[in-house]
Amino acid sequence: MSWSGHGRGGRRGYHHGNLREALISAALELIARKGPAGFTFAEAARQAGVSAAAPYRHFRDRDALMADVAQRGFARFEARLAAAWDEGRPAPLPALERMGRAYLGFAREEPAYFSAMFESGLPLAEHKEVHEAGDRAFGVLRGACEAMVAALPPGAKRPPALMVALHIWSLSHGIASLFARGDAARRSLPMEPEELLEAATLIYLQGLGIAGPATGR
Amino acid sequence: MSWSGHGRGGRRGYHHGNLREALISAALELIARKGPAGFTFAEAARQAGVSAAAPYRHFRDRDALMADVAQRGFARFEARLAAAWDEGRPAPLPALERMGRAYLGFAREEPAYFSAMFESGLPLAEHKEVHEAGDRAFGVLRGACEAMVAALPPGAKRPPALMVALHIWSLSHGIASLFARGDAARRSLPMEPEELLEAATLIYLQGLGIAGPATGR
DNA sequence: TGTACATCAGTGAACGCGCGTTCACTGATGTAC
DNA sequence: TGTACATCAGTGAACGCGCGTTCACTGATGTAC
Repeated sequence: MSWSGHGRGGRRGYHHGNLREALISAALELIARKGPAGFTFAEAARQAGVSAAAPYRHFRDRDALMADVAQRGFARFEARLAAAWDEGRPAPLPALERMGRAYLGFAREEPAYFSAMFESGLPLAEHKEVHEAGDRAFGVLRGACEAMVAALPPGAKRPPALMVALHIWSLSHGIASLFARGDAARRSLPMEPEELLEAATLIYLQGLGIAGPATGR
Repeated sequence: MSWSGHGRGGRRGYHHGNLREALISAALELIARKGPAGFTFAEAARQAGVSAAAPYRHFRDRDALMADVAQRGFARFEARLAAAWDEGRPAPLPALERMGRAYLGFAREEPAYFSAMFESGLPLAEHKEVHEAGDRAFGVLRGACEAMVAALPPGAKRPPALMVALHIWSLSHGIASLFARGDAARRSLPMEPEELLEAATLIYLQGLGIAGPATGR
């Protein structure tokens, strides 16, 4: 709503000028407030200050909008993970920790995107763009694990990077969706989710022989 | 639907005789087919072969039914985890592996319960019974970790059992909800989810110094 | 064993509501000349 | 620089639909005597 000085919804005449974006914002706001189920096409239109028929100019139906939100969510997620990883600087381990924090941060700060991505019930098979956007985000984590494995000293035994990436993804995702999510379904925890994840990651890497008992901070 | 030889819905006259149960079955079936959002009070009634007003004799509203389903789900989940753990027989490690498999099996075979429990968006703060049922289920895992830690040789250093339980819960939950779930949102994986979980658990326990490199199978 | 009665789990009609979707339309915008 | 026109993003009225919820009611069941 920052592109113009007009009232609610930001109309600037007969043509909205930015309806597609406004509908996405409205969807995010509704999902954040009422969950993925509590967003309707009609209410998104109302919130954008537009008639109920207008959204059909931009999205085939409700699901198409939801898929668009999920896809954008994955793109933002990917960017955030990549920024946190920062090509493994200054060293793979702390960069990986940073990426774990980014995962939890995303779930906490962007609950609407998070649930559109993971809990909207969109059948992935029918939404290739969403599926692929998700794969690209996972690719960042996978790349990080490959770099980490590649950086091991020559003599060390090398665990399969894909497996490591899947393990860390699952762990992060479990903690994010149980304890770090930014909505009412969050469970309480006697510590920060970030600490829980960091401890688990270190123990796991230690089990792989990658991190020594004294590593980390 | 096994308690009587009548047609669809199993009516046996003016009184249904088992409406409460029939509504819960209908809810499960609808959730399994269309996700937690795609179940309505009205359709559950229709499926039970009863008028739209009848459910109000048994549940205050839609959410009350959903909460009941979630609570039952947690109770079944708890029972299944406890049976798998079997008090740690014959030894904590294989029993823990069994429990991990039970977690994934539940997500796969009872997708409706699973999503009612974890993805229905019920605010836990407003549904104490659900929250407590969830805590009891987690209690099984926690008890298992306590037993496992207690069984360590006297000299070994003992990790905090609660932390271990939270780590294993998160890991199992992440794998279950990403890869093992029994509905259309499942992501594909180049291996069995069970293998992924077992490998992760072993590596993790190794990192804790509990399982040796040669342990497991 | 039979009858009267209380209780309770259902009915079905009615209501208001919001959603999704279609339709012919119209106002705004940009562009060719 | 002005005008004619094509294009496009909106309108608003209309439709059918299913949901949630209330209401006075009625049929079935169990039990006291």
